[in-house]
Amino acid sequence: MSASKDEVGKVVTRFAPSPTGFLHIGGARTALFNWLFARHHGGQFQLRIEDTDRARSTEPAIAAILDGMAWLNLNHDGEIVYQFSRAARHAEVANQLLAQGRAYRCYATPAELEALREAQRAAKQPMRYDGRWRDRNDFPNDQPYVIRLKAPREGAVTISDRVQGDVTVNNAELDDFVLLRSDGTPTYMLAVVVDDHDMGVTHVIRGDDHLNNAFRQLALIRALEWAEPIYAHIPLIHGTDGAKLSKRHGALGVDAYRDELGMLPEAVENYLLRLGWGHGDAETISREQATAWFDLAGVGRSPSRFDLKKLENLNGHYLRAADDARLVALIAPRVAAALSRDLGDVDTALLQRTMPELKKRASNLNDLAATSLFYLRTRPIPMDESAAKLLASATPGLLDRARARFAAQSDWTAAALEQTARTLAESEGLKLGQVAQPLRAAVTGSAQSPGLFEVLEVLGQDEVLGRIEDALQTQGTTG
RNA sequence: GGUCCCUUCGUCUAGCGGUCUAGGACGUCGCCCUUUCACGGCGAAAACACGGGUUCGAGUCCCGUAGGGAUCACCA
Repeated sequence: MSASKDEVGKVVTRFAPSPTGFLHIGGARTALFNWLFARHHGGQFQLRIEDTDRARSTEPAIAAILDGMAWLNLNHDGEIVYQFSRAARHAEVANQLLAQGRAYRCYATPAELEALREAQRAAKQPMRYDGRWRDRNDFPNDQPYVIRLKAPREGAVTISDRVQGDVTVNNAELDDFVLLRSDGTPTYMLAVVVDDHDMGVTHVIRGDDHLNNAFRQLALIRALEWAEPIYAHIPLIHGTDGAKLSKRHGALGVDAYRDELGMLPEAVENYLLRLGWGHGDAETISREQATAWFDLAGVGRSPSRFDLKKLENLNGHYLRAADDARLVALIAPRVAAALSRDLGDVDTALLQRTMPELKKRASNLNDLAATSLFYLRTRPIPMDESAAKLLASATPGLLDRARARFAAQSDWTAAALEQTARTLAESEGLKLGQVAQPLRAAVTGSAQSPGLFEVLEVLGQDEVLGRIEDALQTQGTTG
């Protein structure tokens, strides 16, 4: 133990996903915590792809994980370690243990073991391997076998988990788990321990679904007489209903948060950070602050539920803070799709001028894109029901007189336009709203929009006059 | 079923024996701002799972109950 409890030596953390699907939100948080912890201590954050399950591991899944981490800007140090490529080393370690008598060959067949488990289940006994080959020497040379760890049967192991506290399990609860399969490939338990050791991992921060595994891994580490890492098992994220996050409960890949929900990576990061971790009353936390503040002691011990509303709120916050040009680049493809135009035909210069007003009222990129559409549409723009109603109930002739005044307008700025509208309202004996709403309907096709005069300014005189003209036509035909 | 873990407003959380008539945030509701919608501001309702202890004193420590979760493969 170090002199001070805050004293942490060289730190190496790692994120070790198995590439059997997308990078889900829970995995992203695990990666984030590992990244933050490493950066906080000026250490290393490594990435290991656990692809030993050849049947389930896929290239697209690896790509999705890397893509998700890149999006969240979780850069790793050093080369990516592909676990499968280290199979020979894993086997070497297993055989070393075998030679040392700390592991043994087990010739029990899968069917035999299944029968054993079935019997235990029926007898309501704990289901564990019974050690039937632990002390035998009569090996049938031509039969396949697995190598199992000769785990201690007496005593107990306690893990001083940095999140869960001291957790103790009796060795009697653990069995002699398999290290090397009959085909010579390593099990997860072996591979993790060997790789973490070889990679110099000092802190194992992962989901608490691995807490039980930690006891077995520790038994293996001790058999190997290797240094023990510090463990931190963080609680899992649950769905809104409290059940484990599954595909049916919104367990989307981070790509879905980006593409389908229109989230910004910094919002997702901030949300994930606050899910299960807190620092006083701090809510919106920059990466710099998070790096300075992050500690394992701040991680809670109970599972937390995923709340999309809060994520959206945070996203709105970061949207408002985001650079306009960046937002334009993000929504342009969505706008092009909605308008059935080529990306090159989207007026990004115009789009950029709409951002200051629009980003104040959006909580995701989809909304941002959707609300920008009316600016870009070609005349005549569609009217929704409430807009049509506003036009129909407007003071007769008002729009036409407004058009005339705007046509004569020389200073086309929001402030000057507002003055014009106020003057018009006064001469009509109307409140500003009674003038502004019909105008809004005519110009935006909707009863809701950003500040009318900002809209007029952005649209420009010609377009505004044209749109009012179109509305007058509509009024003429329907009324 | 065995083992392990967890339990503060609907949700995320602050709280690390007295400063808690329990704080913040999201959400909800109300008011203000206002040309609409937002943004912003102000305010309200809203929680220590239950029962025993320990203690002068418990949201904070211990035990039990209930509820929730994790895990028990030649998957990872």
